[in-house]
Amino acid sequence: MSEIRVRFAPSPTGLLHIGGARTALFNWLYARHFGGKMILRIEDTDTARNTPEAVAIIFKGLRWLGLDWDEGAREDGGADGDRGPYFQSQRLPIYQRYVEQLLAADHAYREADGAVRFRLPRTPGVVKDLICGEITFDRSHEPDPTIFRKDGSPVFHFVNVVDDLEMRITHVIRGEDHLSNTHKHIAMFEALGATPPQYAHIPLILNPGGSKMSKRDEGASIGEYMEQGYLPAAVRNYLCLLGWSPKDNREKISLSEVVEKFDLAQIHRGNARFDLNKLYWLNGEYWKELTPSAYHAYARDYLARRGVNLAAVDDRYLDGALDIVREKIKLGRDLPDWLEPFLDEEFAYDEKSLTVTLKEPQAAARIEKIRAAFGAVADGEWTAAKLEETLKALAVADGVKVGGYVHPCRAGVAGRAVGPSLYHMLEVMGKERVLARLRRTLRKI
RNA sequence: GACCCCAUCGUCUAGAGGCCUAGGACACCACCCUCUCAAGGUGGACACACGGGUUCGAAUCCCGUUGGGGUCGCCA
Repeated sequence: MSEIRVRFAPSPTGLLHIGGARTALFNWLYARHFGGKMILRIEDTDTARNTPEAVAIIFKGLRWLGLDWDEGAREDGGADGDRGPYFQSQRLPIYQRYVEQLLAADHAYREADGAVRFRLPRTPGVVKDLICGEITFDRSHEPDPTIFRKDGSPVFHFVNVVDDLEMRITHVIRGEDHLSNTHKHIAMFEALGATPPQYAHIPLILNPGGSKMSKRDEGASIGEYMEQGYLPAAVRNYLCLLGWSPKDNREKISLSEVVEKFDLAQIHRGNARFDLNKLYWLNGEYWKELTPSAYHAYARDYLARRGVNLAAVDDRYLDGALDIVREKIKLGRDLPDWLEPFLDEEFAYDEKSLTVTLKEPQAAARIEKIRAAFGAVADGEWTAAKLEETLKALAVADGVKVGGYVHPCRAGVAGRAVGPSLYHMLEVMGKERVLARLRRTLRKI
């Protein structure tokens, strides 16, 4: 058997659609599993919405997901491989050559206005699909598809076939929305005297409402996940689970393992509905597993992208803050808010601190005691354990639960009712900063 | 409307005739842990769309109904 060649052929629409991303992923997995070639072709024939920015978004999304390709379009507009060009906008002469071939063989005919139609055979159209099985279409009443418009531009169905033929694609793995048209594609291959590729139609990703995901739907764009601070490994893992399963009750599975186990035969037949909850959870699983240095690097990069100025922040202080905040959140999106109390000495007080905790009659007295007790802690002993001991001793002396001291302390030092472990937060902030903040709060009350 | 595909908990799925009084995960609920919020732990509720067959036996096979999705463009 000859080499397996699969392709991902997106059109630049301004976003990398989640369904497209999964199609890319499944093609990639198939190629990697069988040692075949992955080809990227940009279907940029719709000049209206085809812009350099829109093309760049596709490259960016694929790179982010870690999907590489062996042949095809390059970011710089060039190409790797010798079956190009890989941008359809550069292939018009090829399409013209092929349409002439069809015309000459009477497999196509020209309308009065100049448009060209493919003469669809009236015999039953048989599609042998690797996922859906053998399907027969009755096309005795199907209209002949237009393959060239009257303005001289070629139509999708035709260019798709010509490109797959020219690029020697052996397996076409695409969304099920193309299934009903596949018999036409096969007929075109045959009219061109070529053997059609093997087709595999994967189920669609539906929005939570149950219809085809559109670009308007929340979560439809890979770009959203980048912005929200999802981890590419988690998104990739989630996408694998939509329509495919390792069959052993595991949810978290490494890419290399998926490559090893992947096959088209086990792809689920029904459409999958998109569920953000599971992705969110999965992201948390990957979030926990980041190595400290990978996490620090990721967080810095994310914060920078979100416009958080870290220039004045001490590196070790930031790392410490990042470390204790990490276990509280699941993705980058929550980083700026959780970090804010660490970074801003002029931090604001939240609703609960303002109206409840700091309003309680004993608040000032307790914070004063905390300040005094903390002030007495030796610099070398400023650890979470020591601070916990100190605060608890205060509570015991007062005959109150430790919460009676924890809450005002948290409000006094961070202005928030909710935050990371108080003792660890105090340790990271350091004695000097904590005392200064407590003094500031005292002045506020 | 015609044609095509699909049908297991709310969601993603395991299940290829007996192992299923249907398993896992997310979400949900309760309890535990606890300085808040999470995380974690324990437990719980929740599904084979319906009707006919076939078979000793059906979630699994067949037919029908219903439901959902897709395609029928000189969009891609």
